[in-house]
Amino acid sequence: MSISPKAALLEEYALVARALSAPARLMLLEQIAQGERGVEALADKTGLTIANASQHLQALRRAGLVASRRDGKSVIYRLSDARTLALMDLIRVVAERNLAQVERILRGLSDGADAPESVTRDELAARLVEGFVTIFDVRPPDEFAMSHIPGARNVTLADLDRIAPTLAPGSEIVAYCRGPYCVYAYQAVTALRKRGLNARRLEGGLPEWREDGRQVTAL
Amino acid sequence: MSISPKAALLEEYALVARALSAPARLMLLEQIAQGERGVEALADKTGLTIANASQHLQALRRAGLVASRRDGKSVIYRLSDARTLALMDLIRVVAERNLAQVERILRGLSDGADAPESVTRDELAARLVEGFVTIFDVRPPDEFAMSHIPGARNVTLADLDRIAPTLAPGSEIVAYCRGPYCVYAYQAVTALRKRGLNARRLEGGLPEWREDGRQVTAL
DNA sequence: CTACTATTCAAATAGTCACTTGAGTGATGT
DNA sequence: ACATCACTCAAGTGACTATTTGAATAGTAG
Repeated sequence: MSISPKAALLEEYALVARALSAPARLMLLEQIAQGERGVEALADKTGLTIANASQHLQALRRAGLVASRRDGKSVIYRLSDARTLALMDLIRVVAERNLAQVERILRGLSDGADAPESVTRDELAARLVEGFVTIFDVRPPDEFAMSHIPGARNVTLADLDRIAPTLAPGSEIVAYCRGPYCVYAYQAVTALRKRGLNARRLEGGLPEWREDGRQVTAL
Repeated sequence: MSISPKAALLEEYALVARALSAPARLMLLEQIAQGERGVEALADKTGLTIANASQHLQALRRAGLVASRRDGKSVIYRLSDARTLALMDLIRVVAERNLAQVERILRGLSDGADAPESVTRDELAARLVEGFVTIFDVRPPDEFAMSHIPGARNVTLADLDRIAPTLAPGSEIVAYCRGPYCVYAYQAVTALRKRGLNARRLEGGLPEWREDGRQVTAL
């Protein structure tokens, strides 16, 4: 080893951080966090070409953030462990805390209105037992089909206009989506609250819920 | 805003990760974690030129990982909050868990021998009260002078040969250094154990100890 | 005001990264 | 064996990053 162990270690740590330093790879991670998937599906979901997605996925694998296995013709990628999710989330927290730009974007998602506190997963689980809560899964139907919180109703943003009038005015609604970098749930909550409904966001998304060891259902 | 809020958010998160994606910046962060410092001191400690260090520091500030204030002629940088430290540490954990190369380097630091479990900060605090433990601060004297664990003795790696024979064979020694990316403490522990002494590493380093709200002393 | 110090900025360099294109590889079905 | 599918590799382009150099700026001391 020609360089010092210290420098070699820092190089490795930097490799992990570098893997997280491109939006394309963050999108891929968000998708993989929904559940393991092949390259083509991930490329579709993220809008990347297949070759490009493949190369990003290999970068993530080199950094130890995802793992892959071959299944017939396909190569299936998954998060290597829950720490990857924790790392994605901590980056989000640091960015939200320290970057004015992030706050501006989040405020924009809430249309200037103050977003209500989000609902913790513990709180939602308790409400679920009581039965006094409506859960909206704001992800695309195919992701909902793969796995969702039991009892959740799949409602995309486009559906909201149609569905909002059918909801009892006082009823409590909790919306969730993909996880660390979820944006849909903000928008859904904003739209629902504009109509006077009592809607809040779930803290985290499906991957975090599952990671807590809570139940999920497939269609 | 011409791009979607989602893309804008991911761009910001990627900015945070990118700030951590260069070894030079990780070194700077490690130094800043010891305590706030000016540009020249940080450049000295990391071996960077002043202009280069200044630019890296600005990248860290743009990412919200450090903050700065002017003090007379100097600009003093500090970690913006404890989450920065948590983020550095989580990256280390992920790398240690998932990258074979990191394990190889750490094994090399222990000279092939299995490193003993590290001592938690709680455990060390308890031992300190009992008084049955010798603490070695393995950092350079100037960093020791700025701040250290009360009762610790400043022993650099070069001092070990001289000091080891003066230690009672059964006595328990705990070594610590800079923090998330500490390497000295591994080397010190290895050297001491080769001489049959009962040495272990402290989990984390001085910044983590201080962050726990425990006492530190200056010279 | 002038000299001096600590830091930042600007411009130029070499190096690395992201994305595309087209060819190559491994597994499956005929 | 052959074709096909899902993915990976290799090479090329344009954009960004790290580092150095020298000039510019903010604050202090005389």
